[in-house]
Amino acid sequence: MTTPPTAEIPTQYDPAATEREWYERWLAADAFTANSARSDRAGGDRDPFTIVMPPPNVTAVLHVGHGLNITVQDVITRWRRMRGDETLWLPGTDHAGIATQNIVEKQLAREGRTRFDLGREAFIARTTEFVADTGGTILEQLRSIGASCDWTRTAYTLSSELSVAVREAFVQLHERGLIYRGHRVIHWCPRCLTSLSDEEAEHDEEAGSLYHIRYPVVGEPGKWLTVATTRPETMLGDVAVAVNPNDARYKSLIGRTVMLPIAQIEIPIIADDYADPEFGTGVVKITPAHDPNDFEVGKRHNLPMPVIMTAEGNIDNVTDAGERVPPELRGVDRFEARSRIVATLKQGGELEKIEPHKHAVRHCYRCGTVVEPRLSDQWFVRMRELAAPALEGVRSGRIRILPERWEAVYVNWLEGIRDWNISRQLWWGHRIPVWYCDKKGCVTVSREDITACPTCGGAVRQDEDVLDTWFSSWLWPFSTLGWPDTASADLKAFYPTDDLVTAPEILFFWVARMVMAGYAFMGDAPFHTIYLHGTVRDTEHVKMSKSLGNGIDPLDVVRLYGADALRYTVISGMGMGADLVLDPHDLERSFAPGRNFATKLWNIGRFLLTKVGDEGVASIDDIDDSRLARADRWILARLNVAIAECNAALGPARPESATWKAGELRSGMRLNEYAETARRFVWNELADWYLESVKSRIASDGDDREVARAVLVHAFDNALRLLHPVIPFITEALWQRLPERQARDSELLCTAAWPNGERDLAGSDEFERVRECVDALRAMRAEYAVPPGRMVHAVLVSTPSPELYSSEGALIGQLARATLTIGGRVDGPAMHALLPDGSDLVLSLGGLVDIEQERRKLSVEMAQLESQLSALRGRLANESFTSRAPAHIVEAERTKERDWAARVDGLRKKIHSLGAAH
RNA sequence: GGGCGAGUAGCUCAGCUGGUUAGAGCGCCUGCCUUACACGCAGGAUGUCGGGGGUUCGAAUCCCUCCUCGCCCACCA
Repeated sequence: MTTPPTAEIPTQYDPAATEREWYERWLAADAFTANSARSDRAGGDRDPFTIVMPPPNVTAVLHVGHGLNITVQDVITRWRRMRGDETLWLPGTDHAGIATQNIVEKQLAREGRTRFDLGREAFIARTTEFVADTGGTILEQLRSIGASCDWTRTAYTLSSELSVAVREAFVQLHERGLIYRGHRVIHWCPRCLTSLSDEEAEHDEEAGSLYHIRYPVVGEPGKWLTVATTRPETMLGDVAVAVNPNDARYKSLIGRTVMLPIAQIEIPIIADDYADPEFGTGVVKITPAHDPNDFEVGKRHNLPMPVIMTAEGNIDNVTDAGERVPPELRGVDRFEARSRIVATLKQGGELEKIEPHKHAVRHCYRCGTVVEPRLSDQWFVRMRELAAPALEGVRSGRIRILPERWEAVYVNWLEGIRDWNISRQLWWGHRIPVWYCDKKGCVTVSREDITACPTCGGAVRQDEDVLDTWFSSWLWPFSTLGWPDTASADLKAFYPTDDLVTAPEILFFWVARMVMAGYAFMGDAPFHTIYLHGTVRDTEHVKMSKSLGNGIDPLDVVRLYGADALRYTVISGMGMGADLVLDPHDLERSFAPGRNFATKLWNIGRFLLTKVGDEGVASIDDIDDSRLARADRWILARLNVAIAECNAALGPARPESATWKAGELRSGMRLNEYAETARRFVWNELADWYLESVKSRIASDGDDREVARAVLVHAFDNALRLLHPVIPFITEALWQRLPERQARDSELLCTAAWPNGERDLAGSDEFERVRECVDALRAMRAEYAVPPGRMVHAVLVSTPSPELYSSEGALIGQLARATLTIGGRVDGPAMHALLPDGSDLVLSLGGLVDIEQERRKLSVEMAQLESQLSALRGRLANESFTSRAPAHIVEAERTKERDWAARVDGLRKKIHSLGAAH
């Protein structure tokens, strides 16, 4: 690769062209492709570093939430790659069973058809085609924000490879007795026509009603039991009413019967602890097929379980219901049925009252429909045994969760874990590998498809259902690496992976289950850091989403300001675990931090490269300390500080030993601090001070110019390395233009080495004197509104370091537009400033100074300082402070006292001299 | 009902285990098109760190309490 002449650096940074060019060159160089042979777990000499990407839904299009998630992963990945790890960031997509099926069903609906019109095979073919056409666009989009994924390993949860893994997992769990067929009440979505897991049925607080309904006691005219229910439409499925056995009000009625209104069926009054005397009337109707609690009661009491609602949510006599549902209600939608039943009861005088009642109603997480508890047969995974090692993994520090507070949530969920319903009545997904033989009712669980019953040879049919999407994604950290082939090179080289970066919303759906699967199938945790980042919200703090129309399209941001601007903005704006607030109506303002910095960086590079020129540059190591200017020592020292702070903010990437120890458990992953540190170094130190101070040296001829060039290039080279993980494109483009030098260790910045600290340099803080002096002069100029073009004259009346100021006088003068004289005195109106090192700076201002104003100002300053000083002295006089506070704190306070006292003294003298001059 | 988090400058937030005079970005004010950058430069203003109490030599930071938001979990019909 050649270094283009610096003369060609465009004045305006063109993100589109630059980003396209460099992304392609990275790909061409295979910079993102991991090599399993180089992992030290596979005999290589590099630490492996692995992140598996949370697979976006295959039908998804990029939104700003992905932008955040992907950028975080990319920053870490690029950082580790530069650190020299064998780095694998594995991308992929999720087939997203319900979500994808819903989309295709909607397409069909527009054509006036349903999936049943097509039939299973044709529907799957159509969905496969749809996914092949439009699916995976999101992965393309990720490239435009710079994602450095290993695209050669792109995975898909419904690929043939992962299908093998899914079947293996199912069969293994079945063999271990952890998968079973259960007959019970589960969550059912009447719109998606499938069962859901507990996690997929989300609670939502709603203002509902509590209906008090009278059930007449049989044989006791005029006597009734009042039942309180929120769901009167299910009453046609009632098989009993229950009272608490200790409830004195109803004790005598236990064993009697009541007449179920509308259905006109006699049902028993039973005693069960489930009935809470405190709630409602203390009488609860028992509807075993339509409520999980009632189901348990029904089992305990051997009650019938009539199903009175269809899959679609219409009231009807479905199973064992006889004629319970009267003709006029058959086929009526459940909510319509509710109002009709309530009306009928009202008419019949059986409705005692309706109370407002706030309660949590479960909704389908995919379509929002109110979920219906429904009795059915489903496959379940027994979770308790799987949860134990996952709990231990976090408790022992094998896995850490950041931010820490989520650990309690994780632990709480696993401790109370319930069995996982994994069967879905869908067509899009991994079909359950279970075959039934009609002849003898044999059930066969098999890794291979079978055509005849292995037990009796009879004809078999496969279970109609598919597996929960999450049943394939919980295997993701190892299924993507070749499992169940335990000899797979990738599996050996890269498992366990390192970081899992995602949003807290899927902690239970996915993260905790991956941990369980990791232990269950691989015998080890799948990663050792779980990093849960915040959510992107609008200015009203509403989560951004396409459906709400408050989203930001990351590609718009990329088009407008470039990927680097997008990346820097989201990283710098996001504290650990904190939400990111952006204004979808003001992209200009929202992304100003990134855009401004990107432009600034480009301009720094443009200026620096133009001034430095194309000739080769000496290595900093070849320059003797004695040749370095104060500014050189300072910027090199600041670079050291920046490197150290970036390292502290980012790392450590992995625990020192097998588990995280107390000291390292919560360190690192503070990406915003990393970004801010790097920015501060580049903008506020390198550009604002070093670049300004080096201008004259670089314009000169001779030896010092070479020193300045070497330091400049070295500092900027390292700055670009520090910034590359968050701003990959601009840094790469500029780095490629740096002049030839020894330190160029790689063809590409993205694979170049992360900076190391520098040698320690003596006197690196002397340049601070220069900065303080310049600051003081600038402040005085501004205060007296000295026109920018006008030179001023300043005198250092007294200073402890005359050599320093005399050798840096020209530089100070240049930066502050002043001529500086060391020693001597100023006659006439003047302004004083006391520098932190005790130097007394006097600015001669001719007629510009208002003596009275100056004296007032100094007096106020002195009064403030004196009151602070007296407070400080009070503290120092306090024996509890001097004896209890740590020695270094006390010492610091003493130094401060001396310092302030001297300043007060200096101010007093100045005020006095002003008076004298007057 | 249980648990968790947040409340710091006009806005969005940093502030790690208590220790100089509480910070950044954006916005605002003043002055500058100083030949890298007006997406910039120089200077500046703005905070009883949600209220109250406590511990401490010292609290934005630890404890208690109250107020206001937000999130998660939950089989009281």
